[in-house]
Amino acid sequence: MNVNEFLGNIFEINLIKDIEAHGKLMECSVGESLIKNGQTIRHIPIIIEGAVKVSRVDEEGQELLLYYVNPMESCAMTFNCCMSRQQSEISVIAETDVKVLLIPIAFMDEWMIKYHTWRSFVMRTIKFRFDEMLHTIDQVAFQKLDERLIFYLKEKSKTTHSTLINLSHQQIADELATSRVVISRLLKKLENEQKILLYRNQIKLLKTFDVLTKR
DNA sequence: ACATTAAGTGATT
DNA sequence: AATCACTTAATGT
Repeated sequence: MNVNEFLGNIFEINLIKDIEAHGKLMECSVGESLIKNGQTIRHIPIIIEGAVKVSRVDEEGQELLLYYVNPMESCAMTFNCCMSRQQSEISVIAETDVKVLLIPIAFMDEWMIKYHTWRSFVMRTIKFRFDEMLHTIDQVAFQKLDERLIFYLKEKSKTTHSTLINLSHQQIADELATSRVVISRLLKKLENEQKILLYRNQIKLLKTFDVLTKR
């Protein structure tokens, strides 16, 4: 895939030239860590292909999934970090094989003023995440774990382009920061409602699953 | 055949 | 919704 024509849809021509001159294209395979917790951020990542998982991790290694970053998006948290030149508060892991465009943060200030397409790109990704985070905060606050799980499975199938999800109950529990038993129970309930099929390390989403949603 | 790991379940808080 | 304790099922060696 041609990176330039990809960027051409959202950025102005001079900005693309600047990106060509200073950006670096990097490829990562599944499971690789792009940003570790506490690491100082030197680049803004823009996803070209694949998807990346952003999560919070506490001292005990307990993780909470924040969001996924899909192609043509960037990571709102890194904008935060680099504006204040802080360390990363999050960890980023390749969810699939990914192609990422890395922009050194030194250009942030300059480009924000110089290119309105850059400015609106940054604003758009921050707004998008902010709205999404509000949504998950709502879910957490009102303890709707079942809804969170359904939402999670949908996101999963969207990013993997498959209705067959290769995850153990334990892995899901870890991402949603709950216990395996709870996930097993909720999944069982969904299976009884004919929304999904359960296998070992696999979950099949049925057509009836699409219907469930309040988003 | 046996050990290991994933998933299911009742009871309790 | 979480935890415990235990069972059952699937998978690897």
